[in-house]
Amino acid sequence: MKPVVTIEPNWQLCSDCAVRASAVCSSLDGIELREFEHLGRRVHFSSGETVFSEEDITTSFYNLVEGVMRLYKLLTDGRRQIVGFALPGDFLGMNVSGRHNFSADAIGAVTVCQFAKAPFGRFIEDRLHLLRRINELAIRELNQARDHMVLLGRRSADEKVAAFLLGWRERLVSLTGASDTVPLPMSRQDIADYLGLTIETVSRTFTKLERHGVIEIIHGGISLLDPAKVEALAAA
Amino acid sequence: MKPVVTIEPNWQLCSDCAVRASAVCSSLDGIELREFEHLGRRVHFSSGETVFSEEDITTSFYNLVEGVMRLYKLLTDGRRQIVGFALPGDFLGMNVSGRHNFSADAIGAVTVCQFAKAPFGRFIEDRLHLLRRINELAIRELNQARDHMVLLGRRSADEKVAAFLLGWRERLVSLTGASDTVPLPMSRQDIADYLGLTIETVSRTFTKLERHGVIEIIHGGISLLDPAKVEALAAA
DNA sequence: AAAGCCAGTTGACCCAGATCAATTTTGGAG
DNA sequence: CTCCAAAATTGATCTGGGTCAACTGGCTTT
Repeated sequence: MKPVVTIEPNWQLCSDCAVRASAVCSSLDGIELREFEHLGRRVHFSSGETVFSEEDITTSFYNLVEGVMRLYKLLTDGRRQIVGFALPGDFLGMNVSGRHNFSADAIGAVTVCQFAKAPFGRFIEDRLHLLRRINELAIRELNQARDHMVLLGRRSADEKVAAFLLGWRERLVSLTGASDTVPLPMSRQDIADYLGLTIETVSRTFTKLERHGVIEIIHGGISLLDPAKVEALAAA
Repeated sequence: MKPVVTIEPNWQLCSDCAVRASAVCSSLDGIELREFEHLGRRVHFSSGETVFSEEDITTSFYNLVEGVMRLYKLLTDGRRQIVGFALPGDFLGMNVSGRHNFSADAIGAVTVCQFAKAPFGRFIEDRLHLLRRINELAIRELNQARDHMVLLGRRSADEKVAAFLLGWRERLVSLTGASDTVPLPMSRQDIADYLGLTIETVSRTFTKLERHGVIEIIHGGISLLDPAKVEALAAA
């Protein structure tokens, strides 16, 4: 997959940014935002392109502005675990070792706001509120990661799939509003690698749920016909 | 398990603290440390006691000073996932919701340095270096959490056990020095709940490794007879 | 030292989900 | 539209690890 990276003229303004309110930048005031604008540059990636890879030296941080990304780790023999899906507003790339600790690629077209590591580090340096915001995002992610450990270690295939649908729907609420129609831009393989299952099991589980009238498999997603039933299956 | 909490007279000094160099407090200078001393109070817990529970309103943060703790989440039907083991120097209790997102109890006798949430929050308020340190710890933990997701979702029982032994040994290096003798203060059930296995599978796997001359099961732990073999089994 | 009690081990059997193997459906490209 | 390739579904079979059950070996208690 060749990286066809388009760099736009940097006329994009933070104040017009779609993720202004939810992203790291929500902690910045008007004056700071001006300065911040010059730090980031908008970069586009097309479907399937890799934004950064595990073990790469970290040269940039990324703020996802548009689209969906899969974050994953690979074992040497090719087994893959997707550790999360990123949505607009998510901040990616923070680490303590100087190297990325997972890979990230675009699911469909993606726009990110890219920050070179050093200037971003300098900008953050004495801005307590921005650091606090980043810390808050890290803690929130840590919490999600722990929830996902429970899913991976202690839930059945049915529970995993049901929990995934609900969790994904929930994450979309703040972006597209609440709805029983859940778009699934990622492939079945992606879902399988996120849930610690095989593609066949994911497919069979969807089909089973549909046969039971709990969901309907639609183009590019699923529709929750009986959300209460799905919640019961997820067995929180 | 009734909480027999002993509160010592607060003559304990941070400067004498065993975890002074590795814990959050490593970011504090001499003057700050004096003030910090008055914020925390040493509390002891005996084996099996719960320090805090998931969903409890967070009133305190904890710095583990001595002993080992298990951090876990429960499903309503009693299934348990241990999301981590805490060792001296680990900082526990940070969250964004105001409630703990996992439970923590003592494995063997434990000493913690307990900080009331509000004063600690005030102390942190304008101390960039302390916040940075906390952020660093959170990011490090997030990284660990992601590694553990790979283990839970994509590794076989043998790989899980081998990776656990190596990972645990590695964590002990900074505390007790490098050694092929790995103490395991936690029960087989704890190990199983950490690895997403049953107690029987953990036991069988240990026995198998011993039969193959890779490890030796000793009282209170295991000994790595062939560390290279264990590493090969872990299949990084 | 006997009794009781857990934690751990071991064995026999089973099943959820993996694997292997075809189809079928979908989405582009020409 | 037709053709092709990738994604998804479905079926048949297998197996790693779970479940159930018995046993063992330390500790504690008396």
